[in-house]
Amino acid sequence: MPGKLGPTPVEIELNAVIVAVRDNEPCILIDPAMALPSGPFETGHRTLEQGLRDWAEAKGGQRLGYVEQLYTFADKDRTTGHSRMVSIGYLALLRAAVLSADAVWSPWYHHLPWEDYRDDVPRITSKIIFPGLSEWKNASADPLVRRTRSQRVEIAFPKDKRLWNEELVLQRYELLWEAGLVAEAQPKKETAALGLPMAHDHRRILATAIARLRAKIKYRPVVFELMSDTFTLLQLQNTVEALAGLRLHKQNFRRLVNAQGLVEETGAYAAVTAGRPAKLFAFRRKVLMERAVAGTKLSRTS
Amino acid sequence: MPGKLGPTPVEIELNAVIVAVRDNEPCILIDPAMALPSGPFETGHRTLEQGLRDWAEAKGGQRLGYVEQLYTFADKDRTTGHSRMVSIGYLALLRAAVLSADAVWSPWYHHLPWEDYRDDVPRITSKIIFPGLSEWKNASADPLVRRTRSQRVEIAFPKDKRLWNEELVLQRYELLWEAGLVAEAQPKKETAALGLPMAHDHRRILATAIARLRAKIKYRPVVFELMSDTFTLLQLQNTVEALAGLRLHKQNFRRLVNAQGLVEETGAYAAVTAGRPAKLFAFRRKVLMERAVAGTKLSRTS
DNA sequence: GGCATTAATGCTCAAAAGGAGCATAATATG
DNA sequence: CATATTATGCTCCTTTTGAGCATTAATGCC
Repeated sequence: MPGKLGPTPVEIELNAVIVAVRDNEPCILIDPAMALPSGPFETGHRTLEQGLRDWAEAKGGQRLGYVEQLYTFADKDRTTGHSRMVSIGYLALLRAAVLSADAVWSPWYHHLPWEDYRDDVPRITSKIIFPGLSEWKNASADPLVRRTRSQRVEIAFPKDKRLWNEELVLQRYELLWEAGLVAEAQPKKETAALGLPMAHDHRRILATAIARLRAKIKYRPVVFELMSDTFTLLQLQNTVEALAGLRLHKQNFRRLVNAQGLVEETGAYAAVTAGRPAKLFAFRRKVLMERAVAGTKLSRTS
Repeated sequence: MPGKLGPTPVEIELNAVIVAVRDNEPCILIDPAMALPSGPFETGHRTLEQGLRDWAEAKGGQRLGYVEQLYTFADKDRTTGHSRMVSIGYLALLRAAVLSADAVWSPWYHHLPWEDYRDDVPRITSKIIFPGLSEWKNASADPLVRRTRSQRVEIAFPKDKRLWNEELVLQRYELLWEAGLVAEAQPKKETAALGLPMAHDHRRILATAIARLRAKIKYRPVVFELMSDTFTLLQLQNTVEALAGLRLHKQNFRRLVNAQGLVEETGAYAAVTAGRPAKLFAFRRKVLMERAVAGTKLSRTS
C-alpha cells in the first residue's frame, strides 16, 4: 500500500457506560466534566474485561455485575499528542450504588430526551426535531440527497408514533449530529441544544449502549441484573419500560414473563403502597443454564 | 489501584474474517500459514473500518462489501516483544473473488466440522465429541462442576438434534477448547484433532464471526451481500442453509422471503439444470431504506 | 360499614405468524 | 410416453401476539 507509515503508536482507553435504574429512571455514571468513567488499560491485566472490572471496582467501590463490550472506536480526531487514542466502549449493569465523591448518577434521558416515549411523544420532537430535520433535509440542492435524508428521518423519527422503533438510538443520534442539532456536532447551529451534552463523543457511546441494551432485553434476561433480589412484577415491568422508553401492556408482559419461566414466587408480598398487595418474585437463575435462548426465525425442516 | 504501571504500549492489529460462498460452501480467506488476513492499523486512516477496507483492497484486490466489527481481544498471551497486541476482529462479506497469490479460500466447515448439520448430525459428534466431552465432564471430582459441565454440554451439543441451536458456535468452540479436544487448547489431549486448526486464536475469531453471521441473517438482509445480482430462490436458500448449517423448509422459506418483500422478479429465468426452470430474482435494495427491521418482542400498549 | 380508588391477576377472543405437507406445473431424460 | 427433478401455489393446524373485559384484594374517606 502506498504511503505506508508503519504501526501507529496507540494508547488504549476503556470507556464504560455504567447503568443503574433508580426510581424508574435509567441512570449512567458520569463525572462532573460530563465524561463517562474511563481509564487506561494497564499492563497487569489479563484481559480487557478484567481491566475494566478492576478499575471500576477500585474507582467506584462497586463490583460490576453484567459487563459487555460495545465497540472499539479509533477515529482520527481521537488523538493525544502524537499517539493515537483507541477507545473501547463497555456496557455494565449495576444494582445498588454507593458512589465515590467525583461521580454522579445522571438520568440518561437528560442526555437523550427524545428517546423517552413512556409518556407519549416528547415535546421537543415536534417542536425542535421535526422542524430541524426538515430544514436540514431541504438544505441540500441534490434531490437524491433530499430523498435519502427524508427516508432516514422517516425511519428514525416516524410521524406515526406506532412506527417508533426504540432500538434505533444510534441512528437517531447520528442523524441529529449530522443535522447539527446536538451541541457536539461540527457544523452546529446556534440553536443546537437538544439534550444535555457530554464530553468528547461520549454521548455517541451512550447511544450505542442504550441501543444494545434495548435490543438485548428482548432475548436475554439481563434486566434482572438491575433488579434487587426480590421484586414485584410491576417493578420489573417499570424497569423494562424505563430502559425501552415505552409503555407495555401489563397483562401480556406478565404472560410473557411467566411463559418464559423467568421468575418464581417467593411466597412473600410487597409492603403495600396502594391497591391489592403484589407477590414478590425472584429471578430463576437456573434459566441462565437451562436455556441459551436465541431467536429462531428460520423455518427448518424436521 | 495497587501495582499501577501506567498506559501500556500497544499495537493494533486488524483481523478479518472475509467470507464468500462458493458451491454452497461458506469459505474464508486464509493464508498458507492458516492465519486470517491481518494487518496493522496505519496512521493514515480516518477510522478503523476504513483502515480495514483500504488494506483488504490493496491486498486482495477486492472491494469489501459488508463490513462489521466483531470483537476486540487483548489477552495477555497476545504479546509481541514488550508491547501488547490488541486485535480487533472484523467480519466482511464478499461476492466474487479473484485472489492474490498468497491467499486461499478455505471452507469454514473444514475448521469447525461439527457445525454443519445440513446432512444430519456430523459423524464426529457421536464418535468423538460426545465421548470426549463426557470424559471431560467426569474428570472433575467436584459434583457441582460436573453438573455445570453437564448442562453446558447439553445446551451446546444436545442429544436431541431438534434442540440444536446453530447460533452457539462460540460456546461450542470454547467447550471443546476447555475439554482439550481442539489442537489449540492448552492442556490438550493427544487425540485433539477436531477440525483443521488455525494460527493463534484465529479459529476462535472465526467462531465468533460465524455466530454473529448466523444470528444476523435472521433479522437483517445480509445474505444478499453474498449473492450475485440475480439468483433463484433455491440459490438463495442454499446460501442461507450453508451459513446456518441447517436445512430449511422450502415452501416456508419462500413464503418468508416474499412476505418480507426482500426480492422482486426480474422476468428472466435461470439457465436450466434440471426440472422446471426457476425465476430469477433480484434483491430489492429499497428495503434497506424502507425498513430498519428490528425484532420486536415487547408487547407495547397502543 | 359502604363506596370509590388503586393495583394485581385471571381469562377470553381474534389476528398474525410459524410449521408441515399435499398438489400441480414445467422442464429434461431415457 | 413414463420417470425424475425442481419450482410454485395453497391448505390446515398450532403457537404466538395483541387487546381488553372481569374479578380480586387492599387502602382511604364518608
